[in-house]
Amino acid sequence: MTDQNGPQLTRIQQRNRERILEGALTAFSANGFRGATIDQIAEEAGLSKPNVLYYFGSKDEIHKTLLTALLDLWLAPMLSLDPDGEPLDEVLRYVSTKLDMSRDFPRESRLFAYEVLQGAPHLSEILGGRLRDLVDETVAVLTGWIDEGRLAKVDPHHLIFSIWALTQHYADFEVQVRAVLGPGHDPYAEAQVFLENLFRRMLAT
Amino acid sequence: MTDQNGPQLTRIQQRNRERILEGALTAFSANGFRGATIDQIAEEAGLSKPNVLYYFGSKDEIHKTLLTALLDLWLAPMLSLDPDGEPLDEVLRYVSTKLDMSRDFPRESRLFAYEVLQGAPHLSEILGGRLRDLVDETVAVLTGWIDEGRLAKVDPHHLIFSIWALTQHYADFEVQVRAVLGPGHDPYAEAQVFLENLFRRMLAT
DNA sequence: CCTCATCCTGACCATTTGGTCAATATTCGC
DNA sequence: GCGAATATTGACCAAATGGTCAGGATGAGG
Repeated sequence: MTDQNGPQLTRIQQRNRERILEGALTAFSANGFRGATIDQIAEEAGLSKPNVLYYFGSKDEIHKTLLTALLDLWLAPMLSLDPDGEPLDEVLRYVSTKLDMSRDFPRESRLFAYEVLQGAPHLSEILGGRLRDLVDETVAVLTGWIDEGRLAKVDPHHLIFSIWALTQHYADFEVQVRAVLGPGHDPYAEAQVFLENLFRRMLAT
Repeated sequence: MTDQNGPQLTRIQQRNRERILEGALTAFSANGFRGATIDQIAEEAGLSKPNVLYYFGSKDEIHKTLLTALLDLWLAPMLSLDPDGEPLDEVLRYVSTKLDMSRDFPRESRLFAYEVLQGAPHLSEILGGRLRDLVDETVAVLTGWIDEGRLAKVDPHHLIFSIWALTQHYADFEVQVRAVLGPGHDPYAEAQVFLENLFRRMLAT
């Protein structure tokens, strides 16, 4: 997953490509694709602008590489749904894991948020392809559980959407959440309690 | 609400300012602040670039004017919560209205999404000021209902966040929702059913 | 129809920004 | 230590973009 089948990378290539992607993640997630500049990425990475362009031919390529590299990380939690597990526990674990990811990887969350907001110019094939397949699988599992009467009757697609919306909201709109809550709150801890409660009530049979 | 206390606007001013804000809404909501150009706004508005700058001194000013002009529209549904109404009905109506707004005003939703994603550089005072006050009022109403046992015990702040997240998701991430669902779906109609069910189950005592 | 304020535009400017390139420095295999 | 491959950079370019301005067009009031 870490390296493609391409030619071997030297140590320096590996290190610098990593730095660039790390800097790009910071830059893109803070300002969106158009708002981030190669200079900014270069500074974050501790490299000169031409050197950044030496490793990635264009800003677009950096962005695309970053998105595809992070997609697996981002979708992994959904794959961990165990069809043989206890339905409610499985869903709650998914929700909890996804919320942890919002807390621990807010930049990744915002990166995808910007991309989708913009109409997903670099992800459109994936949205209707791999992502959709992945969702379909999950929907099949959920539908099975619902048909067995082990989960309340809810639209499984929208159940998935609701999990995404509710968990990613805390990363993508973090400034709003914190501003509205005011000081003295731990948004993620509170959200864990709230969301477990929410999904427990919604999905109980 | 439509006109400030400033000097009278001529008919032409009124018409052109409106066109510009309309064009800017399209441009900003599609590409974000940095991604939208004055040229683009001018074209949407059917005016020349210098003419746009004649009415609004800068791109920043257009953006700021647009945000503040739309804030009332955006927050209105929350104000319609009737403390004397039936709690569950009131909340469900709020959810439904908010979802309708996602369907009918997706550009507005995305405009705010971009702004908050970016750290709300033009809204920070409002988030921690007027918005927070508004939320506090609503929280007070919800808390009252909960204390009276007319609503399930849930964190009222996070209840509000969940309403925002779940409804705005359908506007902000519409491409994703449609790509995953595939053709032959009406996301908003399905969401209405799903969300009513969700909140009914979550909030029933 | 005249005048004045408002409205509009083409031409222009400075800055930013994505990207190139020749030249130099560094690393690596031997 | 040496030559080839790799890495790095300063200088530079063209396009895009936010914004200015002098002057011309157009509207409103008398």
